[in-house]
Amino acid sequence: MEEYISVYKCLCDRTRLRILNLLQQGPLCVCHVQHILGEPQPKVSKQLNYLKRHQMIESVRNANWTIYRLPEEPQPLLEENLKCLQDLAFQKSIFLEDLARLKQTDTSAACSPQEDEATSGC
Amino acid sequence: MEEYISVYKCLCDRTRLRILNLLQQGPLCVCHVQHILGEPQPKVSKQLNYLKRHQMIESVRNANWTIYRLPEEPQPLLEENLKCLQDLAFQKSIFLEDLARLKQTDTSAACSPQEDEATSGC
DNA sequence: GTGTAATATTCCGCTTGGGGCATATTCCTG
DNA sequence: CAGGAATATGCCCCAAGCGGAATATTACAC
Repeated sequence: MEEYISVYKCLCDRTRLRILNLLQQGPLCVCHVQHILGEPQPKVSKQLNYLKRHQMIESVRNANWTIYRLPEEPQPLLEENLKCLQDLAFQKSIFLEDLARLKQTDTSAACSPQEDEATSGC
Repeated sequence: MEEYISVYKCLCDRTRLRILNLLQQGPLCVCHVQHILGEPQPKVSKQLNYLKRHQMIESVRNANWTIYRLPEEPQPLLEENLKCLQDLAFQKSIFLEDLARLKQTDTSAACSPQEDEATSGC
């Protein structure tokens, strides 16, 4: 039960919703999220940490960067709601704008833990 | 956006989840909810009011009783999540226990606004 | 009117959480 | 080692929200 409440607590903040929307497209490091959302770094970092603390997302340290991502098998209730948000909310300009900025962002740099990090990033 | 956040805020409390679970079965007055949940009256009343303030449920005054119910067309996101909870959470004993107590409760008394209230209730 | 059941509200103490800001930590480079 | 980039954390203030207890309100019966 508290498990579900935890999911809903993660979903009831604007910044966290925007972050989850982005992470559905793939892993991201903090500075990319920060850049796309246009929010201060501590704010982004704290909300990412909040999501991780509640086990909605995972993180991997890659050199200077911390890459956050949705786990391979997300919380079922979380997954269901991310789907819902795609259906219901993707008309919402804020989500679309974030995704547009995401596309303009070169995420191949540091945000793929398995890749060669020779090409610098952020 | 804030519309969705509102839904999630309503869903991230144990008492409210239990209440919504019950109201899916039909309208209920405060004292029935109170009895089924085994929670103090002010607590139940406040959470019902919270849900109403956020437009997740409606209320009708029927003589001495206030009957709360889900609207005919609930918030789509709310509806989706209530479905999810049926699928995912109805194994959770607390929900099942509540429903069992609901079945043992005579809700025909005051909790049907359109009915004859000659037969007393609660 | 009084009394009573059902419900709503107020007050208080406590915890959670969000944001801004400054600072600390981590990791790499040279 | 020093320096710098990326990230994390701590502190502060403030608002929201939960619970318990007492009290207020509403509506009906008599």
